[in-house]
Amino acid sequence: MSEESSQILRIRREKLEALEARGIPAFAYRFDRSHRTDEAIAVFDDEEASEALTEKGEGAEVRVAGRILSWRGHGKSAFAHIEDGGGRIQLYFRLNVLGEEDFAALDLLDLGDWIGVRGPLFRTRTGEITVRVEEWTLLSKSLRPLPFGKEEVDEETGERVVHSGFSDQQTRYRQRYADLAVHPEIRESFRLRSRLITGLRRFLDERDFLEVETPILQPLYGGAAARPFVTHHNALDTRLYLRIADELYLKRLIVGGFERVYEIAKDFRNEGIDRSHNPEFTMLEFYQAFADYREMMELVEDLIRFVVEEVHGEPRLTYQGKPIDFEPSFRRLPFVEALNEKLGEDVQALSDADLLSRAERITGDSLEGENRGRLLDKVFGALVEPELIQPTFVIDYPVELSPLAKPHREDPRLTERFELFVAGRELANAFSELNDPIDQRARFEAQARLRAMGDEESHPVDDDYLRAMEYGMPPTGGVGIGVDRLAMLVADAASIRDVILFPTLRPEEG
RNA sequence: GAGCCGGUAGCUCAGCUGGCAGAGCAACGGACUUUUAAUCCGUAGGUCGUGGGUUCGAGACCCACCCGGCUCACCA
Repeated sequence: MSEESSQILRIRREKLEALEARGIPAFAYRFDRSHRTDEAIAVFDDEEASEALTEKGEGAEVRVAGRILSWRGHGKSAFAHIEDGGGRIQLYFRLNVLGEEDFAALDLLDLGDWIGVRGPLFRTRTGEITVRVEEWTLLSKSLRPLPFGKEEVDEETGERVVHSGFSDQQTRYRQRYADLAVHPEIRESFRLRSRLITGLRRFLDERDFLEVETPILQPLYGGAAARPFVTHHNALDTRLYLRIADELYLKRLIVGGFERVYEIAKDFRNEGIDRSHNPEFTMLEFYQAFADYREMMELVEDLIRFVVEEVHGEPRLTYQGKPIDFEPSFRRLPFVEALNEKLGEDVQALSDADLLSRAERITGDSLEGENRGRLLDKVFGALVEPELIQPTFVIDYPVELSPLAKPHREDPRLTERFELFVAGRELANAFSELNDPIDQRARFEAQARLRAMGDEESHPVDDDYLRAMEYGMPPTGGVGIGVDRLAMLVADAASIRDVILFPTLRPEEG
């Protein structure tokens, strides 16, 4: 059915015309509100408690405004609920209070309209605090019906039950405005996310980290293994990449003399989309001069504990039915030891061919042509990661996997690196940052060879970054934390799309 | 990329072995001055994802395609 012929849309337009014909503006400029709905309810509760109500049981006169959620007409009276940023409140309209003309014009209102009302508060026979409307003003006419479900409160559990709600996930993501408008709990999820990010900033600010902004448009991308988005600057006539990580610019700032820096910002990776990956996502990275990865591990423990407690009031939460405890210290699990234990032999002693055949057997994939590091990582991902439900630092990764990490001071085959896993998912990645420009160049060149062999995710050589290293970077610990994944934990969201307001979707037709 | 499931009214869904496209909510008209999933009476509303095919007849069966969800793979 075309939009033009939809009777549902046509009827609302006709009501708009009818309002205009009566001289009622459909789109107001402002409303002089005296209370949010929750404030109005608190005012009445106080008055009732201090016996300050009139003999008719009325409290203060309030002016409240909100979107009409429900309407129950009774001939010469009507009940409605409106909702604002503070919650909901019931309105009561009466013919003999409003007069014929004003009462009749209520017929031109719809669910979804924004109205403001003035009148005293009272408590209905059923006990609900309500505004006895003496005057109402249309603030904005809704010309398209919102997909409200019908709600009831379960007598036994006291829980809100929604009937025939808005549940098509694709439409909810596409029309997030409608999803938010009809689902208070979705608004609450995003409030949690905001509190989480505020908490991250507070923790770092209190420890003298400086918040900085580095380029999103970069002539060369790096700092992670991923395919980038490519764009073009017209005036410079040059290719630019959207960053895949903040890392290399933040470490340039450590070279410049800032001892502690952090950035919370979007990164972009031109890869698949699934429950834990969105092409643009929010990353926190922070770097601290004179620290190694061990010190950063302790800082990450404190940080995670702090923000979980900020959001939930305690350092524990339940994620998808699984209780998770963020009280330090988190378990430390060496990468190679974990693999050796699972496989019952020393993976580093295996020949390339043996490693390949074991990896293919374990993962069930054809892995011909993958390098040693990737093979180890695949096996680790298949055997160990899914079991890491409670917060666990996986430490000391093979050097092939970590081109930007310092070699392990006790075993040159490893690097001083950790990843934090929670609920079987990678949440953070960190290392003692490689500050030896000669070693760094050799690592880049090794990556370039992988690239020449067709590995599109290997790290490109960044000569400017090497120049910065040559000037001298102090020993530095660096951490990256996937903010969306942390938000998934605190909001108990199964999909990253549930913590991103406007997730990336295929464009709509037409 | 593979497998499974799905796309029918504004929303949520039903539609059997192929036989006049349905329900609830929302909407519209009417009754109702303390209701709250308000209630009661009545009305209207459809490119059944798209395109082919089979058939006297397709929402249903067959083929292709589009879109989505889930699982797996990919994403160190």
